[in-house]
Amino acid sequence: MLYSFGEIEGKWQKRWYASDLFKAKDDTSLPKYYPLIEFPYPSGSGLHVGHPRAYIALDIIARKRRMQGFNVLYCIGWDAFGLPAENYAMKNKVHPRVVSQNNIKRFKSQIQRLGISFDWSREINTTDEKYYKWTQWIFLQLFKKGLAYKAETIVNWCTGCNVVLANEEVVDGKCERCSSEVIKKQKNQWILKITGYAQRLIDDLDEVDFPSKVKSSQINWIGRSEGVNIQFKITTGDTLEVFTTRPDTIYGVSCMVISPEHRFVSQWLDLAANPAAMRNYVEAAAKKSEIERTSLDKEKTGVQIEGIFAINPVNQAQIPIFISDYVLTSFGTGAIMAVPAHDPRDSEFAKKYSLPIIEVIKEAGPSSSACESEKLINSGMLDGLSIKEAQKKITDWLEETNFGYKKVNFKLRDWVFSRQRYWGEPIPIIHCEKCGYVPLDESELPLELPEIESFEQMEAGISPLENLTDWVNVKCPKCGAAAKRETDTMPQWAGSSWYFLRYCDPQNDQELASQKALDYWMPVDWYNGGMEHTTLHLLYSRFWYKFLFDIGVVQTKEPYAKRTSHGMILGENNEKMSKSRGNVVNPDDVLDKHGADTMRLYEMFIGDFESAASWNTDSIKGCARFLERVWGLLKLPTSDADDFSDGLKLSFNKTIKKVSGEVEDLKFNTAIAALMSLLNEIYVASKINRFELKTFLLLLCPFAPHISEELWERCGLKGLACTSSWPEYNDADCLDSSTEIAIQINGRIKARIVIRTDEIKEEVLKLAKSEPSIREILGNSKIKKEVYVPRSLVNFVV
RNA sequence: GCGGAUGUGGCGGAAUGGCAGACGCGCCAGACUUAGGAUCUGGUAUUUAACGAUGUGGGGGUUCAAAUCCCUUCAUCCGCACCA
Repeated sequence: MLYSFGEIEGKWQKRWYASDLFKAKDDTSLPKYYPLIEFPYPSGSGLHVGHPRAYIALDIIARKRRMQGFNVLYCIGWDAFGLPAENYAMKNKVHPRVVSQNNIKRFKSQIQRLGISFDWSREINTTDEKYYKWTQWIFLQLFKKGLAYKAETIVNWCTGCNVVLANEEVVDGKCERCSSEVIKKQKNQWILKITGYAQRLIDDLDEVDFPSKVKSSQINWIGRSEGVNIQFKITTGDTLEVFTTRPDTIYGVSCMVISPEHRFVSQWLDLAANPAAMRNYVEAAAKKSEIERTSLDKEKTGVQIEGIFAINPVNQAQIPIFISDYVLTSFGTGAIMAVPAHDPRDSEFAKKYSLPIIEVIKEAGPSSSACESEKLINSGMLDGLSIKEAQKKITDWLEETNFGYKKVNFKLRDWVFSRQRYWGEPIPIIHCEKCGYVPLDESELPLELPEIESFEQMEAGISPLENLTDWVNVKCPKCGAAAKRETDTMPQWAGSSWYFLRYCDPQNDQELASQKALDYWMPVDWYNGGMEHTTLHLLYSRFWYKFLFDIGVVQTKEPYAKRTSHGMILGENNEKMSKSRGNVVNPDDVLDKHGADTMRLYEMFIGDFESAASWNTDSIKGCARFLERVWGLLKLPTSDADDFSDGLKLSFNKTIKKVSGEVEDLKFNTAIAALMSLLNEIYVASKINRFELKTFLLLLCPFAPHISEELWERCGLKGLACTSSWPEYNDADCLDSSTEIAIQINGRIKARIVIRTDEIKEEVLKLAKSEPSIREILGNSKIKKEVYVPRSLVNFVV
């Protein structure tokens, strides 16, 4: 008897989605649980077998929580703005809305075939104006608080997408999405002041349960460094400020280096002896790409600003000044004091330009361990001090003499937020010559994305919206004069920065969600998503959430109490699945051939949830066979009972305990293994009572809900499996009355005996010694030590 | 360079100081079969005729006891990277 999964799965899915079974209730008196998966971008290629890994995992949690009596909010939506749909639209002359609607339809049917228990009544879509009304509203609040500003800065420019990119979107000097080369460009852009939250984004990580890798990546990305800003007087009368974490090395300074974009470069052109050389160098640096400029193996280049010098405040030494692109404009003050003796980069530079190398720290001998033994030398007032002491003394001195002050710097840059594209949320700002940037009145939200003929940029880097003169030309809301709308749109990360708040109250047209709903549901209890979002979506959404906390919209500091990450599913050849590699597995094929329950089990059984795993078509069979054998339970002789039989009581208790615990630790693979073992034992017993059958189906239900529900019904059990209570176990019943232990001599196993589980130590040792083979080996050698690990082993040391 | 991992049978992987290889795939043998890419039963780390010995990347250490803890080394992967 083969079970026909096709019919069964279709039948239950229809019933589930037609009912309120998985709908979250607005009853705030119930204990709540909010699991969250990253909502997908509905791409044209349909669902990938990687998507369901996360959906199934949290579906298991969601289903188990419902069985445990929680009010569960488990939702999905569509992150549907973005470039792929727009590019497809340009090529095929279809509106991106139509493109993404079709993709969503396909994604939805594929996901529903998996029997995931999403609350579809709360489905959201970032491109829906009722949704992006609130994305725009949040932007306006940021603007009003001065956290959204427009500024002419040097930005990352993707030469492929013709669009600016946030720092987080540049990977190895290339565009995160299309891998085209990224260059630096001076541009006027909307920017969000995420740097204002840098310290809190680090500090509040202490409050959340995230993988240490995620925490350290974010901390590393934010890149806090503590140091001192030091002011050097310049022979021109200017003051050059540098940032350093090593003020103690100030006597070792042999030159100053400023970045090619430093404001003093142009200021000093007329004063320097070599303006032509300076100009050449700066122009050459500007032409370099991001990769060229940051490449580490490249030789350092630079040019001296002749005739202008800096004065070292501690010893009045006259120091030459250089321009070099190894100094970054965007970090610190864009200028450094170079200490070649104690910084490898400065050392490389000094060697090339034959600058003095002044050692100011006596290197510790090879025998001494820490820098504790290192002492300052050649350093005037700092001589003989340790590095720590010297840092304190020089910092105090600099502050007293007004030559410097303590400073904390971050690597994190502000978030460049505008994109020169059509398919995104319009930025609700009007530019008036007289009044500057004027926000749209909130009553006019949503500012709808207008219909448009062509999605092509008329000119590289200019939004297609620029062509819609009727839409662009408006009256200034403040003074009534002629003004223009902002034509750039928001980046894809905007809509995804707050979507989990909307699930709490998705139909609300008065607020982004009601206070009551937010207070009840937030924070998200368990958020699972990809590592690739660690310094993008995960960081951005924490920033927005903190801002919403500050303006009183939400009541907790952090949006996600717990974060986990699933590993990627690779192709059979161990490589990332991609069309070009020809190793893509289509979930539809798997579903057609094996059904949803088998696919669900297989994706959870494939290996450690947090590690990458390669797809293996042969291994799916194991899960399919398991379900066939589950189906075969119908054939076993069944007796009425309201408790476990003596023969299976132990196994059932142990399995309930194991499955209950392991699911919480993301150990789905071993939880399923435990269910397989239990089934094997049931077959060895070759009978099952109704209570056992019921318990087995309840344990299986979150993993393979369709077959569990079908068998539940066929066995005449009451109600539905998925609305019944999660089974309980008794700790005392997880121990057998007798157990086999190993007997070791000097750590090597020599025999095994069966003892009563509650046997006292002395008796066990006596039994072990009297075991014939042990008695023989021991002979009359003297036992030095006897170790007994309860219910496990005995070790005699002779 | 900095940070984070990982390394166990033919394969995916179990075991967080206490009997290495659970569970599954594959493979081998048998049963049932006209048939088997179905199902069932048994077996399956290496070495040895056997008793036994060896075995968790390599080396060292702690311990009665180490895949697990410490030191060292090699290899692979991931993130960040001229951040002063």
